[in-house]
Amino acid sequence: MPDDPWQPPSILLAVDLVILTLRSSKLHVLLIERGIEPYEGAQALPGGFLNNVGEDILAAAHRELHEEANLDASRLHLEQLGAYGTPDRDPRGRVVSVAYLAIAPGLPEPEAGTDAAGASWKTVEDVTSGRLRLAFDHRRILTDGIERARTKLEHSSLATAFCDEAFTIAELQQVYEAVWGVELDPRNFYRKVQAVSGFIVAAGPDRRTTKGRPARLYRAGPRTALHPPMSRPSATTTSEAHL
Amino acid sequence: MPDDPWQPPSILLAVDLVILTLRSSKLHVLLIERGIEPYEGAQALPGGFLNNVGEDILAAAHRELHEEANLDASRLHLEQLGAYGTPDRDPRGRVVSVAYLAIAPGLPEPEAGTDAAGASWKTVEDVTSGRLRLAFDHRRILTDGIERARTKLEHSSLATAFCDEAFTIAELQQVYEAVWGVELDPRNFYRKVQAVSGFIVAAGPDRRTTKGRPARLYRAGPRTALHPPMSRPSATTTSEAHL
DNA sequence: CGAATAGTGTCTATAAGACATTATACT
DNA sequence: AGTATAATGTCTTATAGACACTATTCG
Repeated sequence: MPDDPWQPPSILLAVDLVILTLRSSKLHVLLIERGIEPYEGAQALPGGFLNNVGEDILAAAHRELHEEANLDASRLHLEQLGAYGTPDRDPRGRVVSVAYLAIAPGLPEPEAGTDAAGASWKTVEDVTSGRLRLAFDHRRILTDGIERARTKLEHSSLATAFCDEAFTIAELQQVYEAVWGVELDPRNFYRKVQAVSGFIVAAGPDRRTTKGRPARLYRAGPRTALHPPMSRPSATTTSEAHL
Repeated sequence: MPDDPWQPPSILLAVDLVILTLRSSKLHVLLIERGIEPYEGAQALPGGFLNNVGEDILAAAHRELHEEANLDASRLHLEQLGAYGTPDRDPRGRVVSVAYLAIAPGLPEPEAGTDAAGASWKTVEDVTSGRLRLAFDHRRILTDGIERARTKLEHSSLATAFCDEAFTIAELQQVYEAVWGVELDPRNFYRKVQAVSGFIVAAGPDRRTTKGRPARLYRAGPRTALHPPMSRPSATTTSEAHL
């Protein structure tokens, strides 16, 4: 622990946010267009420096979430991804950034913040495919955030954070399919979800109108850790060829 | 991202290390006795401030690992746990600490470093039971580290990092039992481990001498992610009573 | 009715856990 | 021999995935 008497040169501390949401069944991330150097004009994750020396990091993340995306804490998941502090990651000097993962249900178009030229939802696929380049090490941070979201979907009730308060099982399935990037069997999914006690609970005798038979509505249940976990098909199911 | 023109007051950056090892089939953590204020005389995780403004965080973790525990990078697992930055966590001022989890095979007694009054292996149980109190928020960091190690044992080949280069299946089982805090059936464990391709590979026709029948020796295989995962018995196996 | 979506049932391969049995060393 | 530990086999139950079927709305 911190014992050395000498004081190191100042290191700047910032937060970066990976804000994921679902729009028309596709996974999107909130990106801002940088209005100032460095990387002016490039796409980047929302974030910023700590307000003052006494501000809590998580509080700063919440503040940025509000400032840059106008999102409140209700019906929202916020979790630390980790610290990113490679010495050369920011040309302005030594900046260590603590990244947070935020999950939200479908949201409207965002408005650009103060020193941002624009703010918009981009499909995650745009970034991972390389069509869209991000400033700093934000591509790496985003990748880590997506991977975290994927594994959390297996072991926690995080998926419900993508949905509105009341949702159908089919909607919940779309969350899993979008984040995992796979197709699931609706019937097995139905069975599986209901087998996990406390994951979802029926929301009154309500139903919803569309084309076919009305679907039952559910809400997020009290359980946050899923037992048994939702198993991800790709490379997570059975053992591989023995070599 | 960092855009604001003003420079915040200096925040100190440190690293803390959760160094876990196995000694006589019990999980131990390396603790130092603090030689200076604050928390003088109390037990704490090893760690320290970054050397200079240009030092990489992971490099600092490696440096501390060498300085405080005389451990090299070979046969060692090092992984970031996260950033701990509550404003009041250090009475000296604003200190943000990036914690790392280090896993090592059985090691001899450590020697005290420069500004430490002592260094020793303590059983994890001593801390979790409350018999031993840690400085700062180190109890929380340790708890997070243990939990991380537990889940990583399920999904990765981390357990082999607790063993020497060559090990028997029984030894590997002891790792799981110690970290998870459960008892496992040797026969089922044997089957399970061998079913995961690439987890362990036979290490020559070697054998080892003790009392009974000699055991085959294995080394860590090329596979780092385990498919299927090693299932943890407690509360992770089957579904629960349906409310 | 027919189309469309929701929900239930059944079968099979595979994995997990309990536990018996055989194998190979030592004294 | 006897003891101790290693390795293998068998059986039962539960879970995962494929897929057929019934149910309920609308036009």
